[in-house]
Amino acid sequence: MLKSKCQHIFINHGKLRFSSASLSWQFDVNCNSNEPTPCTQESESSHVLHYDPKRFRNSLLSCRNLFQVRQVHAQIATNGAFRNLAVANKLLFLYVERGALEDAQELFDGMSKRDPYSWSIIVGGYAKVGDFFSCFWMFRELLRCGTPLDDYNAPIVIRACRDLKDLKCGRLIHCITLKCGLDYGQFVCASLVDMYARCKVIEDARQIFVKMWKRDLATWTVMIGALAESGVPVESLAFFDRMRDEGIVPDKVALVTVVYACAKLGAMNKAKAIHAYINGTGYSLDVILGTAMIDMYAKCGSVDSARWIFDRMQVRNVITWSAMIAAYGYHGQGEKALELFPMMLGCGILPNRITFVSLLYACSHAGLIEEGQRFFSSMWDEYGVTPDVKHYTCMVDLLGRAGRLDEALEMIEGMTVEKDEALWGALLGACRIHRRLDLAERVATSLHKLQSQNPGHYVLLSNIYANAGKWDDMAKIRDLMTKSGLRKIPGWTWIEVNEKLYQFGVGDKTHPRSSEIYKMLKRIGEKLELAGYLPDTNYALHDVDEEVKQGLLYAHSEKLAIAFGLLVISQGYPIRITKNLRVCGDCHTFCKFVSFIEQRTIIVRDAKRFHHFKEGVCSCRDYW
DNA sequence: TTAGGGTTAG
Repeated sequence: MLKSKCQHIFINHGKLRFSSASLSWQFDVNCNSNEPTPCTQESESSHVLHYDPKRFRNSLLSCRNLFQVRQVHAQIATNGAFRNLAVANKLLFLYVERGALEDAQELFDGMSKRDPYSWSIIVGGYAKVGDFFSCFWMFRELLRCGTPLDDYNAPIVIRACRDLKDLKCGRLIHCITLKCGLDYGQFVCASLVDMYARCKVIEDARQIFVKMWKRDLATWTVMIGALAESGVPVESLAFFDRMRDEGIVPDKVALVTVVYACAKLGAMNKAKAIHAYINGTGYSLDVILGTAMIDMYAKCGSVDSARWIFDRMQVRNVITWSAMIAAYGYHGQGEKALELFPMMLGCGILPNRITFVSLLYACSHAGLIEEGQRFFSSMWDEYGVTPDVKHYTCMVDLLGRAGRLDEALEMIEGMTVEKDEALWGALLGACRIHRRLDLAERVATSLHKLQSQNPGHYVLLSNIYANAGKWDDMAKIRDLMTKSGLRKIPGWTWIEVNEKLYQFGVGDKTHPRSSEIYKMLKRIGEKLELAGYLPDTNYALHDVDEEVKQGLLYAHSEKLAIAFGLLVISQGYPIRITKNLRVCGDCHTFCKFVSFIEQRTIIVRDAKRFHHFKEGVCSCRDYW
């Protein structure tokens, strides 16, 4: 299908015309030649004929630095060893390996013969140093010279497209590989899976992956990571199992990827199982695997297990420290996050921009306003880290949550870095908490100017109108969403029982034990009512009467998952649930009551943070 | 004489 699409879209009169974020090209599409690239520079007769290629190759192999490579190069030039392609390629490779692209290019231009390997070295050399313009330029030259594409040179440019996240260009290269008959090239396919996955076109990645005749460990790893990143971690972990079923033994990189998938999923039992599996492999906890495991345990709800790993790591880098700070932050333990910062500095590790995002986030979610302000002002003054829009967003969140909305607005208006949707979204969230309809409308105008495509912002605004009883305005927003083709993301809650995940939507009756779940919910509801719980109908945002609103709240996905947890998880064990959106205010109150009345610990992971409910109190101190 | 897959936030 892609072949015909490629011809239809890109190829015209034997020429290929193309432009994307990275490229603007026109060249002949006939690149099926099997002959090496013709001589483009000097004629062979111009060289001195007395030389010993073997001697020069050995000299090159013993070079320890760029200076020595240049010295041998000078000798070769004098003795004419360029006639030997292997020697010239080796020299080219050494220049590229040492990042001396100017020397490499000069040599390449002077080479009397080039084979596909020579081209691979120079094209790949530019890609390695991140000079993608030169990389694609040389790739275009490669095609123009009629060099055949193969399973080695094509993946280089496909990877460049991946790094640039240039899907349009990636599709073009894919088309060219098809025209060159590389449909089943092992490396080409693996790099295409990676490219499509990183460009978030997971279905295209999956299609190529499925059709591959041989899938090695690296290709499986790419696919497992891509599925996790694309929001389907359950499938990602299933792929990990399938890979092992096919007899492929994971290495450390694959383990890091599966740990990442588990972090995305947030399932504690799965995390423990993977940890046990890693222990069984005998791999040591190096800085990358250890950091991934800190993140996994934290995102599965156990910040203590994350700290346990952290304390046992031999080597920690800035990413490790930032991950641990972030973990404390989204578990609402801002003070502990802040304690780590001087410890990190004491170990000689300097913070980066992400460390500051984590610190500011931790301050914001623990109500540590002055501390947050101090970090914000010190990040440039003391550590040379320039605040970007993410840091400003944290500050707006920090001030906004504390009710200092006008200060937050002032900060936005005074900032010089480019404003984005998330920044205004943070202020809109604060308007929702503090019921500032006046400011919300102003924020909405800014979001509208940015042509926000985030349905969450529209929903937030419609909720603000609903809270104020402005049903007509709410309807207008919903109408605008419909016209813009934006849909509210449906809320889902997951609960893991015995390593199996159960998913609930609002009013869900698909679970086989649905009638028991609703009976449990009713029984709990009666107990809660006696204890003084009143459904907060502000969170049932529909223009209906109070009784109906209560009914809508009653069947929120969080409540259904908790009722199921009460049915199947023994007393003494925490009930852990994961919500894809922010937990609703009424469900938050419900959890507090249940934790008190049923004497159960409930741990909720929502889209922003964790809430630990115990004895009727939430770790977020109702500050979220 | 050629490769590729890994950690923190949003």
